[in-house]
Amino acid sequence: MHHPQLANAELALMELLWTDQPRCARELREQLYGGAEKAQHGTVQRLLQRLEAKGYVTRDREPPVHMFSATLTRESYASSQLESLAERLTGGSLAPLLTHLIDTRKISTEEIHELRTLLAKRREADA
Amino acid sequence: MHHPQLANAELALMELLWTDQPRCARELREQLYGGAEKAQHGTVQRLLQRLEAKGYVTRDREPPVHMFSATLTRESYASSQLESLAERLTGGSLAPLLTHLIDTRKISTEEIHELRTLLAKRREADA
DNA sequence: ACATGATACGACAAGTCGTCGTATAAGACG
DNA sequence: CGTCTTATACGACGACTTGTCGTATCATGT
Repeated sequence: MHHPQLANAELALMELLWTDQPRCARELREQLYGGAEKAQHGTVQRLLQRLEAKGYVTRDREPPVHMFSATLTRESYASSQLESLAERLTGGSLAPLLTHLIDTRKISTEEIHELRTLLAKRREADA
Repeated sequence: MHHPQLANAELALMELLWTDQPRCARELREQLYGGAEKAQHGTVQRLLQRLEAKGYVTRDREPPVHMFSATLTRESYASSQLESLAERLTGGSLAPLLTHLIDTRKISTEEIHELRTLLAKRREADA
């Protein structure tokens, strides 16, 4: 379960899928590049094909117009990115990543509250 | 202060600098590629040059053998990566990144403790 | 003056990304 | 069936990055 980073256009496509699951290529194209541009069909198709190859997307080949879905939720992608960041930079632990942000006050007090609540929930779950 | 991601060899060089600050190219080469390989001088030089161009490294040009230093600590690089991850994926907030990790129990209980302590410190500082 | 070792940097192969264009297939409809 | 339309498949390209090397240039010491 080693998910490489998504490039810009790829991420944009995933974002679309994350907001509305099974979708056909046409719909995606319309949202990604507005209007009735005619060229980008190929582009979207190519991107989807590569996302499929990388395992981020599956397509339902049954209907003549394929329906595409993401294989990960946005949350699990985000978490996996966070994990691999920690892996690369801090031997896998998260605390050092947050420490500096907290010390330099780049995290708002509201965020702090949220995080505290999160951790509290986990404590309950452990109990 | 927008720091793009470091590639493998570049990160490896930064790691070396982070463990021992001003260093000459020769020393870095020896640690990066063991032994007395002769070719890689140019490689290290090139990497350092590019890191300098990107603003991650400064060199002291005074002595004939330049001395290189990182312009960021590992901690601030790590944090900035975390920030930009949040930016890209969760509209800038951290909680969603952690939520999934916590729910799927990918964070050990020890980590949880560490994080809790971290947040507690910040509460004191705020008081 | 010459040898030694450092720096500067052009060049290259490999790889990725976004893009397009064309070829192929498949359905709708006369 | 023949033709249109719309989808999918995919080769190709230009731009860019990365790691690598080789060579040119420069400074120092003997």
